[in-house]
Amino acid sequence: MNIKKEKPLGLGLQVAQSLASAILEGQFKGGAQLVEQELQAFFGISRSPLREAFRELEKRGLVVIVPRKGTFVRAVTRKDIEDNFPVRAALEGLAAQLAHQRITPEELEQLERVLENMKQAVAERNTQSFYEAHLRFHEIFIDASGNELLINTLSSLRMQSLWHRFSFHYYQDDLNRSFAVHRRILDCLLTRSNDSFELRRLVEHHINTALESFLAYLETLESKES
Amino acid sequence: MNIKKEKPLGLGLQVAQSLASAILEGQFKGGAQLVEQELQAFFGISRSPLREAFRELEKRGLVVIVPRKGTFVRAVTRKDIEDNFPVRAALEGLAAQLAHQRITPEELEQLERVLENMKQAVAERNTQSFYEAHLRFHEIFIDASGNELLINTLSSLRMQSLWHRFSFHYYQDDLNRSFAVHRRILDCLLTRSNDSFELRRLVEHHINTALESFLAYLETLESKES
DNA sequence: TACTATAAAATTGTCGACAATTGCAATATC
DNA sequence: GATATTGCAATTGTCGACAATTTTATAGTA
Repeated sequence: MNIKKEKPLGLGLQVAQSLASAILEGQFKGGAQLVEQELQAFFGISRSPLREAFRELEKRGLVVIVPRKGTFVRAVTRKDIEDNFPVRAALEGLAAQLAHQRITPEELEQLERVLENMKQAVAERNTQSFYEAHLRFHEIFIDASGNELLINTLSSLRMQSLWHRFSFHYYQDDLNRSFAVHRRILDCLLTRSNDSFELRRLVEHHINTALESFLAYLETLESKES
Repeated sequence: MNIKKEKPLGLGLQVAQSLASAILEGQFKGGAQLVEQELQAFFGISRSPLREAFRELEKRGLVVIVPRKGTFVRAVTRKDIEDNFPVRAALEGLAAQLAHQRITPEELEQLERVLENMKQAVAERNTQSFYEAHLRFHEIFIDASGNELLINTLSSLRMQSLWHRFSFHYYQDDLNRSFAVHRRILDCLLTRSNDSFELRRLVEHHINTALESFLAYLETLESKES
């Protein structure tokens, strides 16, 4: 059998995927209700798979289902952000530490390449591509940790970032600093003789610092809006 | 209105609750399929709420839903356990550190009381009540962290422990040591002048140590079975 | 016997209809 | 005029039937 095996994947999950993209792109206002009838008509499907899609979205933290009330796109509060970063910091720190012992030469090479992309993005002042490379960098060493639970949990936490669409803005001021930090992280990973706890602290501190930058960025936004 | 307000809570969630208990109590073999027709008949409900219950259970990590195949109770592998503890350790460590700054006198008092229960359980050699108090102890300082995401994530990770029904066995040998550790944790929380990182390391190390005890306990089980 | 093709049974996926609940507006009451 | 009540519309919850898929059993062939 050389015929490619198509995976049916169920209507529910397809719709969930579609809705997830829409939400991430900000096509729904925070707190807006997802009315079944409307979406049912829009996607041309029945209620069963649609409700299944809602459950899927809730699992990913993109919506909140209130019994007998409805499904609402999650409105991200400032506290959500303040709560998110420290948890991610702790987990990515752990991931880095675990990766320090298990990472393969191939993965190290991937990191080198991605870091090269980041360098180039800095030179071009291309925040968008820097942001994407930055995401990829973290993804690689998280996967290298080999801890499935950790990988899944972090995937959820990073996905849950409805505010991703903002994220790449606040890097503008310190692309250079961010690049330097990731250079250090990779250096730490390269020398296996190093103290893995130092690497962990480095990653953790990096993310917690990002929170401060991000909050500062939010401040400027809020002051402009008023 | 003095009439107590009953919350309807939907059939799906009720069934989910019921099934969750059944699974945690080990009434299903690991990897067993949850057939819709059977459960439908057993609970006397339709498929819609039952499928909703399945989604809920998947969210809690108790079952795995495979499209076009069915819903299966999650079979816990050794790697699942080895992956779980480090993640919990990192997060509970963080929780303790955060709690160190925010914990209230009332919560500290609660911890004292629970610790007293643990002490009594040690004296009575009552592993069951020791185990319950132990769970409560962790729950209290996790809640005291004030980080909603952290609280929810940890709740899921601790719930996910299908192996809870085993857990209280492996404490038998070192009830005293476990009690002493928790005494130290509480002491750390009591003195706000302390270094919160030490507290964090303490909690983290406590849980990672528990993994080793637990794995050793599993070894004895496996050797007995053969 | 071993293997393949076919048919039947079991199981999940999807659908549309009806029931229950909630939100809201019009109405009544003081 | 403010508040409570009633009724209607919108929305979610539940149901049983049918369709699609997977699994199992059967029969056929080398």
